[in-house]
Amino acid sequence: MTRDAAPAAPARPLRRDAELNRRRILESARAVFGKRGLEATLDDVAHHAGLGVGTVYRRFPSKEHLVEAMFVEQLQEIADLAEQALSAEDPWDGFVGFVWRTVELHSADRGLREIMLSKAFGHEHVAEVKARMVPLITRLVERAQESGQLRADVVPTDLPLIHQMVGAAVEYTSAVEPHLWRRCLALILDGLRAEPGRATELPHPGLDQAEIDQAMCAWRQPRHPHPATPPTPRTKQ
Amino acid sequence: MTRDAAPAAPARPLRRDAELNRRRILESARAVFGKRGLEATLDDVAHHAGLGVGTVYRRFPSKEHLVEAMFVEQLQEIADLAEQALSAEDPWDGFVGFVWRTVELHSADRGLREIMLSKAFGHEHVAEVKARMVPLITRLVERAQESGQLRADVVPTDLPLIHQMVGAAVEYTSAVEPHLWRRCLALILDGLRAEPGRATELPHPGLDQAEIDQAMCAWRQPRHPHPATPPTPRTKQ
DNA sequence: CAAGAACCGGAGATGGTGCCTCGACTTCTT
DNA sequence: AAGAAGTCGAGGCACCATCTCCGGTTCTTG
Repeated sequence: MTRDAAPAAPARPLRRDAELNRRRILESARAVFGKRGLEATLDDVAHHAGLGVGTVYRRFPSKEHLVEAMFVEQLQEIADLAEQALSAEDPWDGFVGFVWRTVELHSADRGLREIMLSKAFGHEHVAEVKARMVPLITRLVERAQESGQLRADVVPTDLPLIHQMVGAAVEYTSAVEPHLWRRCLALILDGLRAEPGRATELPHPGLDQAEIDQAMCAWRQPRHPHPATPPTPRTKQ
Repeated sequence: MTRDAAPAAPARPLRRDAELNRRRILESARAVFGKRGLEATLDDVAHHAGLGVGTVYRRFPSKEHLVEAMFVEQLQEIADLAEQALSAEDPWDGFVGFVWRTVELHSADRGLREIMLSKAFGHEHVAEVKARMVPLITRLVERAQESGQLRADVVPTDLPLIHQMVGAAVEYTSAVEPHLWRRCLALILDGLRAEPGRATELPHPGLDQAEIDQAMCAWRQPRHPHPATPPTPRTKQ
């Protein structure tokens, strides 16, 4: 799809150093937006890449454009995941596997989660890929229901809701126990079973009081100075 | 600062009009923080009350103090709820009833949710009440487990996590379908049952594609101008 | 090895926000 | 009627993010 509108007229290739920096920017954007979410600043991205802000703006007209450029590819991959899940032997496994893998991606990349669950970022490209996913997910749900394993009153739009809920758990606890989301997701998936064989053992121990306190301290802390994402070490400046 | 330290010496009662305004402020604060969360401005609260900002600051030294004053009472009530739940006949009903009622409160009052789930707002008073709740909730969980109805691998600190997750669903969808959280919570509660009798019918229909799109548009929208909470109509100025 | 096009850096212009103060003015109480 | 108490809201202050500008640097090409 990325046969980008520009009809194969790459105008003029970038100068070698510029091309390198372009890649550094994308790389840093992934790291920074992944950790801090889309609210991170282009200044942050630039600094993380060891570059000046001006350089970033020379390459990407605006933050939106950079975000768009970064995520289209990743969204495609998620759509591919859905397609693969559709051809899983067991419909329930396909469904659960898809949910599990996507949440895993979200847990590792806050920006990706925000792009997926909000229409407030990105442009047409992002919207297109998302549109592609709708029928896939619908089918995934139907298939699991037809096989009698997914409860019948679930609906495809419940999936973003689940992502939203588990994503909230990720944000709440990732500083304390980065894998706790597994516990939350397992719980929800148990609730999705049509005939709950019996509860599967939760895949991660719960928090103790000190840990939950720590999570509560970090949440919604009104702007403290950012810990300053360290610039990628660079042998040569 | 407020002479207060003096034990039972209310210094001097407020002037009649001042006392009235004080109540208006608290009232408006409840409305504004309830709808927009703790990020709302004292200017907003003042405007909603039909008063000047200065008036608010004359009565409450800072936003923090106002928040503290507002919520201590409500937190007490939640702790009371937990106490009552402990004396329910059926331990499972007690547990579920408590969760259900507290989430209901959170869904109606965003500020309350934020106070409950974060240590970043409020002072000692808030912390005290929360401390009171810990053993109650622990007991609530244990009791439901002892009766064999709540799965054994659940832990008291899972409760804030559940609140966090359902709260996220509330924020995501409240503009579209204010009661959708019931669906989400029911799902999770089904996952909490030790021996899932069978899935309870979900108490609220799922969203259709248009509705979820709408929710996605509203979420994380980077600062649009606030719809301006209308001031409470006031017969007499 | 020029020369000049392309690129880089980062201070700062711009436009925005939220918390809270201050002093001229109004209302209540005694 | 006097003065204590209360009110108002513009604006001070401090903060923040996006994006521009231009002197100086680096690459490429003939």
